[in-house]
Amino acid sequence: MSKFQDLVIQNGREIAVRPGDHLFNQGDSDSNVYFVKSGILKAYYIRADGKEHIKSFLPEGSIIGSMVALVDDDPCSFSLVAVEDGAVVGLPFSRLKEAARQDIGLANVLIDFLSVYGKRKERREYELLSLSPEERYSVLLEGMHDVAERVNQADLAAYIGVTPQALSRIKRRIKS
Amino acid sequence: MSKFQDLVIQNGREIAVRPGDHLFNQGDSDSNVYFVKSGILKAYYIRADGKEHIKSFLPEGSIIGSMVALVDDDPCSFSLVAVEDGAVVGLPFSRLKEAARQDIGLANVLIDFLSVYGKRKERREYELLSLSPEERYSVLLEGMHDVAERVNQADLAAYIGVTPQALSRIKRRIKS
DNA sequence: GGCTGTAATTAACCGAGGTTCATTTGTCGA
DNA sequence: TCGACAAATGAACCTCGGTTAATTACAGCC
Repeated sequence: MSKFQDLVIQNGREIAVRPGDHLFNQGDSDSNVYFVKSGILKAYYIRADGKEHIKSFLPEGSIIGSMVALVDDDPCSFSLVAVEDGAVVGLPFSRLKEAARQDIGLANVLIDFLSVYGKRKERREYELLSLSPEERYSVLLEGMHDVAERVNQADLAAYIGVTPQALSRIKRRIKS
Repeated sequence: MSKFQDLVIQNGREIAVRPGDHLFNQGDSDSNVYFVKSGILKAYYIRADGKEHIKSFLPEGSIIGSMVALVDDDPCSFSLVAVEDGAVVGLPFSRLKEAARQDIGLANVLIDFLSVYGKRKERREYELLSLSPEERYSVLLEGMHDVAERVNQADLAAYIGVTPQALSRIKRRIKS
């Protein structure tokens, strides 16, 4: 458990969520960071044509927030919704950042958080750029096997970047 | 010009580069951050099958480093090479991070750097996940028109995530 | 058990990008 | 100006994912 997570848990506000409950929607102003105590969240974009693409699944233990909203108070670039019953803890990031200007300990906690975030995005970028949908599915199974079993096919497909039909074909190909 | 850039420029070591010169290779241990004074760098992966995929182009004014190397001293996950004559300034990140533990001003400079990095990766993730190759090409033309003109088609294609032939077809489609 | 609605799979067809190879264009130095 | 090499484009064929629609599997409920 990182210091940043401790900090969020101890100072944040706990929220119970049910499947379909949104923490925020694309376009909202919400500069909270959220820690997932239980359940799974998904972060997703809605494109102009209505298609949904999933940025990431956030199982228990994850930390999430819209970076552009956290950093610049811009509207959130994606939506955050629960896919299972669970509990999350929310904490306003702006206050954190303010406090960090004075508090060296807090500042270093923030640095750790941002570093981990950057690493996660770097890996995701690699997967999207260098792996085929089929390979991305395999990576997902290896790295987040539990998530893969708790999330429906449509969402898995939207995470990998294909349609549910294509995912179905991929699974058949892999089996044989 | 951000404080972080100033800091790198003033404390770093300047390096002249020619096209093809590598700052580091995939797998190297190199925890330097680099500021691009002039020229263009490209950051790229080599996949198992030998294919090259380009993470990002770094024109003058950019800051770059392998996040996993900076944060954990892991081997770099990509290679960094110059595509034009130019000059870059390198600075060991680990020393920065050490110093930031004591220096609140430095810590906040780091926070700004990591925030900007996170935002950049978030946008790139969106582009890769939600845009077609053709749309990604359009976005590239709008956002980095100068880069598009200074880089060859093969590299542009590798950035968009298609073959040079496919990029050629895309250009033809767009023109008509 | 039978009904109903949703999730998951399957099928058939289409189109975009990959692959391979050929051709054209462009650049640079002799 | 010419020749040589690399870059860019073009053509032919193939594969895989998208699209649309139908079918199957499954869970909750009467």
